[in-house]
Amino acid sequence: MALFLSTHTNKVDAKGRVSIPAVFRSALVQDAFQGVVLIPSRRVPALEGFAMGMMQSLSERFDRFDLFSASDSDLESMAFFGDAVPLSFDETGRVGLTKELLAHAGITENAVFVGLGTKFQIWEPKAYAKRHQESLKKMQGTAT
Amino acid sequence: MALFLSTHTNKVDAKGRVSIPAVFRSALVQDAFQGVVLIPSRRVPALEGFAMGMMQSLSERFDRFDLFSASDSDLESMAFFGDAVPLSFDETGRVGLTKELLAHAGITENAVFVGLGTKFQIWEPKAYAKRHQESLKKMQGTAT
DNA sequence: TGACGTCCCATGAAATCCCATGTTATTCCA
DNA sequence: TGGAATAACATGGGATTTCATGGGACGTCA
Repeated sequence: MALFLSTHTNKVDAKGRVSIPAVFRSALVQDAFQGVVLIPSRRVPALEGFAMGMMQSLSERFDRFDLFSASDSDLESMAFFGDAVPLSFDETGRVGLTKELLAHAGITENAVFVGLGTKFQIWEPKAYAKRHQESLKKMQGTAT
Repeated sequence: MALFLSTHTNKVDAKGRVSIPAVFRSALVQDAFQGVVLIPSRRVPALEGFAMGMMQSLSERFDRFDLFSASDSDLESMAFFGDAVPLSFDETGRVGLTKELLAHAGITENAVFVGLGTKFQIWEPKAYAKRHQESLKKMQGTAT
């Protein structure tokens, strides 16, 4: 599977539309669904992007615990599947971010796409800059 | 199979009618039956929605169990299939919830549809908010 | 006949599609 | 290797369609 690498900044227009970087797009489209799944991160004010195929394999794992057992699988899948938003690309490769997604990440005019290997994140530029500084500090002294 | 993802809130009118979110609708209509199967959840005050095709595969799963175990599966399946309510869409994609269904979930004016992968749930808004909080708590520290 | 459920039509808001354009990256040829 | 031609990409705005929702008409069952 193709990886999400490097960082891109794109504009968010008045309608909430934003271009998914072309290199990410080609990594996202593995199956029938021409789009991306975005989930508000529970740890940071950012969005996380996955391919639909990733969601399906997760779903299969959940289904192996059957639907009738007294497990908490419902509780777990609610935060994951319930908060996930599937967004299809338009002809030019854009998606329309919902108000909830925009609000969660504090995004207004610009959005930073950060590749993280098998997934990627979307940040508000200032929040990302701050976060990036912190992570550089942590890495000080480490070999590249 | 298409997954049920994300969360939608729709109104329930005086007649008990409610629009099934269009994205769920398209995931529901795989076979001949133009509708959805709703079942009162036995563990929470909510309704669970399945595609008719899913009911069939569940039924097969029950049958296989019966061959090997003299368990309570008859009782379980009776409670499950016996309480299931198949509802067809009208021309605009709505279904009419029965009084029993409304009462079980405590739904009056609004209904929250929550995607859980292969199924979805319908909640009364306040009850959902509470449940959602629990779910987030449970997932604390998990990735994403 | 009265309550209830189903069918049909109307409407406003919101999401999606479609076309146009500037800018950047890439190719191709001399 | 320069430099022009071409393609890919991001972006803007308008037009169109979809979707959710409300209300009325009709039929039916008790």
